[in-house]
Amino acid sequence: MKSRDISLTVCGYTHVLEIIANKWTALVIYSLENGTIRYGEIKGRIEGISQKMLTQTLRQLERDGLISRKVTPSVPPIVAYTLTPLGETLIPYMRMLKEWASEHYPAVRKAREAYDLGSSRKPESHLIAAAPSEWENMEST
Amino acid sequence: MKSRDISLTVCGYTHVLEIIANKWTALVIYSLENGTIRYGEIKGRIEGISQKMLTQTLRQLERDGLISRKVTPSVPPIVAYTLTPLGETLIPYMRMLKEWASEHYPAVRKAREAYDLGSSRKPESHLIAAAPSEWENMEST
DNA sequence: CGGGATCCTGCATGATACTG
DNA sequence: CAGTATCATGCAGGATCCCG
Repeated sequence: MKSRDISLTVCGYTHVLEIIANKWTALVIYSLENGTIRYGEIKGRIEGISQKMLTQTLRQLERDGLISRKVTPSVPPIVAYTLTPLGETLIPYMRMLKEWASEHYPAVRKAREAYDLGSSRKPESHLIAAAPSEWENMEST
Repeated sequence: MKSRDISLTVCGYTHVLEIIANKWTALVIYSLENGTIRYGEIKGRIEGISQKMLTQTLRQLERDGLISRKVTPSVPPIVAYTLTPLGETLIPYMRMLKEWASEHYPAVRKAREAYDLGSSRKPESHLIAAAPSEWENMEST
């Protein structure tokens, strides 16, 4: 079977990516890992997230049945989020991804550096001294 | 309770997502799963991918050290791609994600339908005074 | 506190044309 | 065949204001 057999269009990966491939989802799930937590608490834990993005991510996760939202209608509203059993099934898989990263990401980073060195040759011999190639913003930690 | 928090900014998931979270990467890796394969063959297998996106994805994967590119300089050029050992380490993890999807994605889909149905009801507000209105008097952070 | 509603911007994706 | 280069665009993501 070699001709066009594979429906590589939607083969499972796509579904998972559909759920966790955006910027904050994994972080939010991770913050819920230890149990119920309030909105503000999540926001405090995830550095750099905006309320819009947090709310949007939470909504999406709630829609996907991965987290549950509990509102206590007091004067300062209390909204707490919890992983559903379905959401908890995701945790081990995310852990595995994390393990892969801690194990192999250094190699990836080295490969990138090596690649970038090898590709820094220009076909034109005129090269202006301005090289604004800010590849990516790196992070510490 | 371990209130160890933040630094959720870059906690491993981010690195993995950085690698495989784009639209075609997983599909391309999957197409290389069985061994060396040529450019046109990949393009033929992945439905809907454009040359630009395929090339871009291949370049990125090559840069990350996940695939290797071998050029045979003949009159019609022959370019073949192969998973590197590093790239192959990714396969089991992607398989697991696929398994999660085949196992739980139906539940996600059902949850979505339920959510979309329930989102058209009106919440009633029973306000109970549970805290002073000193919102500025927070001590949480 | 926990959002909703807007506006804006950059990047990812895509369509098309040209090349060796 | 296997790209490169250019242009167009849609949507994720971010900033800001407002509200119960």
